[in-house]
Amino acid sequence: MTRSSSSPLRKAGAKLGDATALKRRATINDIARLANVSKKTVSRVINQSPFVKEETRQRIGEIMQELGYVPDPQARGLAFRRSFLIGLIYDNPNAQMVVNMQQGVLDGLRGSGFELVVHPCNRLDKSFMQEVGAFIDRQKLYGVILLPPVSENDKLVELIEERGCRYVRIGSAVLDEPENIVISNDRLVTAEAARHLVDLGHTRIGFIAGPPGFRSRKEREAGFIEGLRARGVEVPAALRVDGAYTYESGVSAAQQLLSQNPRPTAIFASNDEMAAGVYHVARQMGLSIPKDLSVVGFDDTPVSRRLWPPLTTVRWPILEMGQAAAEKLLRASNAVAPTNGGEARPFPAHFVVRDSTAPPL
Amino acid sequence: MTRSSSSPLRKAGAKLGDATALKRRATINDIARLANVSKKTVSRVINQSPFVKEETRQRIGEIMQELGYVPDPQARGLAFRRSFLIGLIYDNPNAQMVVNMQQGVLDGLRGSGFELVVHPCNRLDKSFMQEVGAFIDRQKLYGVILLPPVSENDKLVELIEERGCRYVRIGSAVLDEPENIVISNDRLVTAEAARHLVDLGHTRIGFIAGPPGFRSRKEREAGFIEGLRARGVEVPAALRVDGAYTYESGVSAAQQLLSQNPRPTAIFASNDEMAAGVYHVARQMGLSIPKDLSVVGFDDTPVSRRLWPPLTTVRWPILEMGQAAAEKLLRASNAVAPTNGGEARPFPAHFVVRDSTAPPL
DNA sequence: CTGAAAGCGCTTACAG
DNA sequence: CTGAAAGCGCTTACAG
Repeated sequence: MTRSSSSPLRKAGAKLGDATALKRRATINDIARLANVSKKTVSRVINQSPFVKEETRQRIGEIMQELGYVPDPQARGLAFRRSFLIGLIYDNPNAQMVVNMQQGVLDGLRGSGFELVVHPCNRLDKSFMQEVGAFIDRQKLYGVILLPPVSENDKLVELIEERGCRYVRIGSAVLDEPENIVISNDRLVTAEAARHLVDLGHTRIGFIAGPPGFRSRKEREAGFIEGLRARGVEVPAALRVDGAYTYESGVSAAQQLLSQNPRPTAIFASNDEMAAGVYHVARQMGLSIPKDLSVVGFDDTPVSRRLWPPLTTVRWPILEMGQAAAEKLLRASNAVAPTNGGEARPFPAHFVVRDSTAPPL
Repeated sequence: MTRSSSSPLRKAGAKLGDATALKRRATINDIARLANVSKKTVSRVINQSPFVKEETRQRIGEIMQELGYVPDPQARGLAFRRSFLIGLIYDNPNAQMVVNMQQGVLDGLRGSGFELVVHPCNRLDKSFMQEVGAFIDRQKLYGVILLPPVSENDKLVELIEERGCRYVRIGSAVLDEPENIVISNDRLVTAEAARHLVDLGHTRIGFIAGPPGFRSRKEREAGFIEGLRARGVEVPAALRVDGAYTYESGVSAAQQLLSQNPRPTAIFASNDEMAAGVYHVARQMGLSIPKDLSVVGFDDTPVSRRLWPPLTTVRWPILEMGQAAAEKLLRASNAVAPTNGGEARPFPAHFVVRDSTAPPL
């Protein structure tokens, strides 16, 4: 509790040499005074303006360093009419995926001076759009990162753009300009998973889709069908069931699939949570995985290794995608060196074979 | 993209009746002008000062409503020298617990105008304290919420207080003033779990502790020992193993415990992740749960129901605790009605019996 | 109960 | 390449 009164501080500030003894945080005025320049010039250094003599920049930089000066984001924000906050907007049924993504985004933001404000929302709520808009306005967000399925909502994106807010969408397919999207190759890798099952000898294969409205549902379904077709296998309508990317929905989908006669000998679930539901039902029915039933998931969330036997699944490079999204957002801000900004090369997901798949009996 | 030039806006603003047609966000000046008062009076209304005539307050309130006026948090923050941001500071090995807590905190913050900035950190890093301090200073945080084990670091809390930053600690024991802590009754409920095992007939019981340095480790260990003693059972040192609250640490602890002869017939793991590790080892050794081995976890994270058989565990009221922490933080801010602010009544954790416990063979 | 002045720490628009 | 003035949208300290 070393809160001194302000007058001694003023005095300390007045004696230039003592400025490092300031008890309060240094401001742009302190730096300007010590460097014998106007605050505007200091401002130019802060904002990396090219119109500052190199020597002046040097001198100012050193003084900043010495005082540990960091510009006040709040004051900058007020003057810029834009904050230094990034919003993470999501409505995702899979908690693990949200944390991982969040972690990746934070990695990408580290050291940039931007902070991450988390904003879960309910995309089915009738005031959803308005609520997100109010959030952006109120905080004058610098930018937002949209997780699927919210990232697939074109109307929402329109509303974000109208507000002059930058954004990056994370998704399973190219649904925007390269600088605004980070994608994975769901389709390709799901096809690989499908071929894996056929190559093991499966032909009666169940498919649990993601919920309608998710682009990833579409991509994974298309990839899966493609992969099977490449091996001459079809999935009859009876073996295609909708899920909701939740454990519970995996349970009921599996019940539907496994009650059929003849039973499928393998099931592909469009994410790990639903695959966990399949495990549950298999156990209840006394089916052994992978002897009686092969199971493949998608995401490689931690649960995939907690299950027994460990789940064959697809590893989404979630951390990397989150990080890339953050970097894309910052690219325009000078906060980060502009590397390969404009690309939208998909991040490769990898098929991970573990112990839940084997030849059918 | 309806960005008009500024002069027409000015004109619209000048004609009082047209003010609702403002294309930019309304400011305190707009409200003051329309209400025929000074901005200071509007400010008093915003800050709920009692020194405003009721009629004046009414009139100003209506105008605010009509224009959809929301004070700019950035400008308020600059003037207040304190932002309207809450930091969530954590270094927790359990992702699921972090998300849940985050969700609870956001529930508690909803509608308050405060936003949540997430800040994972590494408590073992040598610049950890300094880094957190810089974060608080830079963002002039209104307050922070500390998750275990970071919440148990008294030196960190001291540093936070020095900065005039409010805080709430979430923990397993009373380690601060009631207004600064939200706790659960780990000790009591762990004792209950212990008695449950003895009552089933177990006497050779393994215990996997949390990592040294976590207060919850201590509480759960003490509770467990107490519970067993209440039934006249002791845990020999050989059956007490340290874990790290991670799946991997659960695996190695279980290997250590289950390789002993005679084997324990039951294992209590101090969290679900480690219990999942126990399941893994049991499977590998061909032990059936609960026939050959009873297992109890702690946390009731989603994985506890994904495991087979579903895990007997302790449900931590994480959402509720997160929400309570947020409300405690806001209480001093007038943003929320002051209910039972000063208490530190522990949030009751509940023992949940599922299918991983049974009498020993 | 209300207001005029100054200030929070920065940037923009303009001038040189 | 540099600076003086005005302003971002709010609050504090003071006065009445």
